[in-house]
Amino acid sequence: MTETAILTRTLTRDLPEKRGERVRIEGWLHGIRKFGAVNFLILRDRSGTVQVVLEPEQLEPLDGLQVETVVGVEGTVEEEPRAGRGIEVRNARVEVITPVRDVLPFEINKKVLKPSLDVFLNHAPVGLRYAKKQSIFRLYSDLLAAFRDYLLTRDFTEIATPKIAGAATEGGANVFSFEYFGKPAFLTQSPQLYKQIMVGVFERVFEVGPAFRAEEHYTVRHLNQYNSLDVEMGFIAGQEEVMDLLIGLLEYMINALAVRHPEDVEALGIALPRFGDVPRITFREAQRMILERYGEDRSQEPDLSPQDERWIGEWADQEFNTDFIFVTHYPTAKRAFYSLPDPQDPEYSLSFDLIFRGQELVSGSQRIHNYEQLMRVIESRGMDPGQFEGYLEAFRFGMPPEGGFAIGSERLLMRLVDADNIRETTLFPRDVNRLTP
RNA sequence: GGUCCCGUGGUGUAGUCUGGUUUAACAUGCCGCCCUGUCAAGGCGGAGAUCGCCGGUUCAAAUCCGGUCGGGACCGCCA
Repeated sequence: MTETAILTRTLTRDLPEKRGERVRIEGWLHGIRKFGAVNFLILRDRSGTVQVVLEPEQLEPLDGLQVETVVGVEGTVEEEPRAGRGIEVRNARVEVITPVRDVLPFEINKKVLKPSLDVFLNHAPVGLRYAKKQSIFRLYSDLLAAFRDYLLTRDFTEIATPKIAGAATEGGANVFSFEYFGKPAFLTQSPQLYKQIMVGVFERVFEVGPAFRAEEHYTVRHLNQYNSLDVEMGFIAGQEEVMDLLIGLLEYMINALAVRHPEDVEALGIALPRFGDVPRITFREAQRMILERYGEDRSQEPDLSPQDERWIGEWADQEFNTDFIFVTHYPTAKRAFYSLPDPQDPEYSLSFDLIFRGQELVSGSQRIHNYEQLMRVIESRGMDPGQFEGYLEAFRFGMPPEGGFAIGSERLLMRLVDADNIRETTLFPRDVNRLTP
């Protein structure tokens, strides 16, 4: 055995370049197969796994220990066609760094993950170590990084706005309230008002941050805390410009996955979405299409139902060969107060939703930027202007025509990996019944 | 908030409709033994579940009924 003085750690992914060399690897005991005279240990680190061949006496440090024990291994990298990756580590010596004596609540080193979603989430701290779960959340990191890249290179400024507020921002009752030094306070349901204020400072801003909704929704696509990808931009010619930016942004984000972690895209069997020329239809046109194609009369409905969205998605898929479709011009009364009514037809607003594979993914609009118009709308909706002082001040002192949108990041990931439930693409989901872990 | 489904060893399921040879089965995991090339290893053996909980019907309940707690799906609402 040739022994070097001190070996620094090598990641398993770099081992093929170290053939014939003595190396030290560190990671988790992913699995072990004992044959008596020859034994195989699978070591996992952040970059992957590798097989280590152990003599019987080298198993002793692992007596009584379970998988997920943290180990250090010193050995020689050898070419070996019989090993999965063509190499393995031999003449190895094992050192236990952190012993594990408890048995895992479920197996995380098999091809398929067996536990139900509920059981998985109860044990997410170890369940997330499962390879495909790692893949999902590595890709999530790529989405966020690409979101930032794209916007920063287009002169947007990243902002971080407060999540504690003294007023229930957008007028809804669906906010979490709590006591803040003896005063009532709320968790913000979106950064909407702050990002608009910041258009008055930087013209173009974006934020990645949590949004809180106190809705008791029991669905596969809602969370009570989700990570919102917010964008807001000033000096726009119209909402079309905002929609163009959104499509360019999403294309960039999704392409980034295949560039940064193609192996994860492959492991998850992700079908990268088709963009094509993303169709744009108005809310009323969508309802007419549903009547003609699916025979359901929705003309009296002020909003789209989940079934409507599935139909619209199917129509876009079959008629336009795309996974995306914009629905624009929603009834003004159904949108938030800051949405700009269409000057040609104020019953409808310059607003849009982007439907991705039959599910609402993004909501946006051109905003009211005129102070007097904003005041009239707030008063006509019975809202108290006193609750919006800071917001209104920004408009009182000059705001350009502006618009923006918010992407539900967990939903984007959910549809990308074709998960049945948004909780599968959220690390530690918060829903009506789940507050831990 | 409304409607509908489901709770069986650590995990995933079968058994429930049609109550009784069920000592509650199978797979995986765990423990022990065997095996020099596994890679979802294999073979043999073992431990592990009073069938979510409470009550009722019955000679007899995992199985039927009621309640309760937990989970899931759809709708409403949204991202």
